[in-house]
Parts: sequence; structure tokens; C-alpha cells
Amino acid sequence: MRMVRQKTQIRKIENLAARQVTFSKRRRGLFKKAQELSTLCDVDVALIVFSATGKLFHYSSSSINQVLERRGLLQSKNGEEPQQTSQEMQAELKRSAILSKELAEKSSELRQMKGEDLQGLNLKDLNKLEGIIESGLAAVVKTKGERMWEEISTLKKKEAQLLEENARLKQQLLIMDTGVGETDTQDHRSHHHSLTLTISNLSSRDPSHSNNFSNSDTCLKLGLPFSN
Amino acid sequence: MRMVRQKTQIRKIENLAARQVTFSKRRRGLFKKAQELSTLCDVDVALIVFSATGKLFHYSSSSINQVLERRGLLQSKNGEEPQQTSQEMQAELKRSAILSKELAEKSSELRQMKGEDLQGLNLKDLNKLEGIIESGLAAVVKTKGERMWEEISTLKKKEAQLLEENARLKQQLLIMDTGVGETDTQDHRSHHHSLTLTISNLSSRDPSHSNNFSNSDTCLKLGLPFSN
DNA sequence: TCGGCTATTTTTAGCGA
DNA sequence: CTCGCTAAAAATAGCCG
Repeated sequence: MRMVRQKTQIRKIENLAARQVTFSKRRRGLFKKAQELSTLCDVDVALIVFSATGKLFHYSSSSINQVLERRGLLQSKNGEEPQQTSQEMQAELKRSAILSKELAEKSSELRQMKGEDLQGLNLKDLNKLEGIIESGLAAVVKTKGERMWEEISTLKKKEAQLLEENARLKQQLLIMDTGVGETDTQDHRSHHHSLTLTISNLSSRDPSHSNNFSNSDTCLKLGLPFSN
Repeated sequence: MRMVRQKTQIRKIENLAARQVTFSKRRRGLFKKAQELSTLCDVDVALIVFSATGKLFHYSSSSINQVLERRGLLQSKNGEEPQQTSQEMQAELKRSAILSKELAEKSSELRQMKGEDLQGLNLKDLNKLEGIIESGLAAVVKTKGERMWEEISTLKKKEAQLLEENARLKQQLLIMDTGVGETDTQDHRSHHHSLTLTISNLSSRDPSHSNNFSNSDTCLKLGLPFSN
């Protein structure tokens, strides 16, 4: 028998049993890899998986767990299932604490980059902060410039195309005029109508570069709250 | 040459460059697998990775609120065993998730203010970002200027005090000279010694305004990695 | 649901650019 | 840091208890 295993498409497995088996296997693989990444690269990793039945599986690297034993000293004295629940709870508490800390740090740094809460900084700190912001600004200005050039280039191309088209249309109309003998006003109306369309196109085209906040990725990058 | 690749031990990679490369590669692999698990098995997955430099990488298969709603709505329906997740646990999970989300947002915003991860932004976004950074920079520069004026003012005051004191000391020495009849050279040596002290004081005084990076708070505010 | 077993696919370490 | 490459290592789909 050939046993030709298909290259698996990444889409929902319809067969329930197969899906569950795959979930079990891949979940283990994922947790293993998370753990390996944490160990090999000495970084903190947190992974949470909710199964379809609502069961929770999570992993967080030991360094996250080891920090903040203050809150971690929770007491689960019910002898029924002390081990499992306690550990999960402990992990969650620690994760919360760590995240709070990280969040406080990021928020503080962010405020300072926006020019708030500067009282606590000395001259040296301020100088360093200034440098960081300046380089950030430079990068943003650079990217913006590039983006504008792209936009200008695109628009010029479109303008040229439309001008060409307009010229062609005008020519056609002139030919029809000479052939059929229509009025001058009719001719000018059509011509102006074409131009109006052109301008409208130039100012509001190219959806890829305008406000499309449809994907959460963009929202996230701007630090806006998720839309859903 | 065989280039026989060793079976890699799972422990911290000591070589920095190799560790960073591995981090980059395995992180991508991990996120890909998390994504695949989510799609294939139709489950919710949240994955958070903090790099050694404090950079955050985050993935969640759907909005965290949805995950939590589902989780919160799920009660024990299987008769075999009551749901282990307590109210307390659910509250912690929710807190963790919310914090994760906020942290991801802050981190992203921060990186963009530093000029990183700008590829997802359109012109309008970039313009807005530029404005925010500019105002932040202005505030920092202003505060820095004020701080410098304070510093200058303080130093000038001290200089005046010390000059006055030196003049007084010089006067005293002159009086003593006339009274006891010491040599001129001795007089000048003392005088010069006083001046030297003065200059030295002016340049390296006031510990509160110079390089004291001893507390983690300062590092934190500047977004430096923790020392531990 | 789980473990074990291949054949096959996927990941990735090491290296260079 | 990233990307590409290659061969080795690891993960896993499908199947059988």
C-alpha cells in the first residue's frame, strides 16, 4: 500500500475524531516548543489554549512563575484536588502580577515619550529620552516621506492615464461633432464631466493607503482598542 | 566534511548571536504552529513571548474578550466531573487576558513611537504619529531646558558663595601674613589650593542631578532591560 | 481518548551573504 | 536582524489497537 500522506491543508478538520486527535497531538507539540524556546533563548513565554469543550491548557515559563512569590503563596487547603487547581491558580496569579508590572513599565515609558511625567527624570535621563524620541521621529518622518513618494508616483501615473483617456474621449467627441453636428454646449458638458471625475479619482483613490482599519493588526499597532 | 548536526540539547544557548537567530526562527515556528492549531482544531490560542530585550510578541486567535466570554459562559455540563475552574480562577484568567491585551497595545504603540514596525501604517497614521512624537519631543526638550537653567542657576549661586568664601579666606590669610610675617610663596600656594577646590566643586557636585542609575526605577522609566 | 507505529512533511541548526 | 540553503532532526497524519 502506498500510504501517500497528503500535505495537510491548514483549515478546520471536519472529522471530529480526527480533529480531537490532532488537537491532542499538536497541542503537546506546541507546548513542548514553547518550553524549548523559553529554555534555549532564555525568554519568557506564556501560552494559553482553550479547547472546544472549554478546557484550559496553559504554560508559562518558569521565570514568570518564580517571580513574585508574595501573591503566589496562595492557600488551597481543600484536600480534594489541591495540586492541579492550585498550580493553575498560582500560575494565573503570577502571570497577572507580571503582566501588571510590565504594563506599568510600558505605560510609564510611553507617557514619558509623550512628554508626560518628566518630573522624576534628571538631566542625563532627559537627554537620553530626547535622543530616543528624536531617532523615533526620524524613522517616522523617513517612512512617511517614502510613503508620500509612493503615493505621489501612483497618483501621477493615474493622472497621466486619465489625461490621456480624456484626450481620447475629447477627440472622439470632436469627431462625432463634425460628423453629426452637435451643439458646443453638449461638448463642453461632457468634457467637464470627465475632468470632474478625474479630480475626484485623484483625491480619494487607492484604498490600500487610506483609512482601512478593518484588520485588528492595524488597530493593535496604533494602540487603539480592538474593534470587536 | 560531514557537518553532522548534533541533536540539540535543550538548554540555554550561550552564544548570543546564535541565541538571537534561534529565537527569531523558533519564535516564528511557534507562532505558526499556534496559528495552525487554532485553525485546524477550531480552538482559541493565546501566545505571549517576551524577548530578552523586553520586546513583546503576541498572538491570539480571536479577540480575548470572546475567549473570556466563552470561558465565562461555560459551566460544568459534563456529569462526570464538576468544572474545576473556580470563580476566582476565572477572574484571574480574565485579568491576565485583559492585561495581556493592554500590554500588547502599549508595547506596539511604544515600538511605533521609537520608529519600529511602521510598515503597517498608512500616511494618515504616520502623520498622526509624527505629531504625537513631535509634541512629546517638544515637552522633553522644554523640561530639559528648564532643568538646565535650574542647574545653571544653582551652580552660579554656589560659585558666588564659594568666590565670596575664598575672598574671605584670602583676606584672613593676608591678615595672618601681616601679623606673623610668612613667606609670599606660602601665601600663593594656599590661595591656589582654594581655587582648585572651588573649580572641582563646581564641576562634580550635586549627586541628585548626575548619573545615578543605581535604582531600577530609573532604568525602568527609560525602558532599559532589567538588570536581573 | 490515548499510545504506538511508520512514512512523510515540517522545522530548524549551521553556515554564508 | 533577515534571508536562503541543505541536511539532519523533529513533528505528525493516518492507521491500529
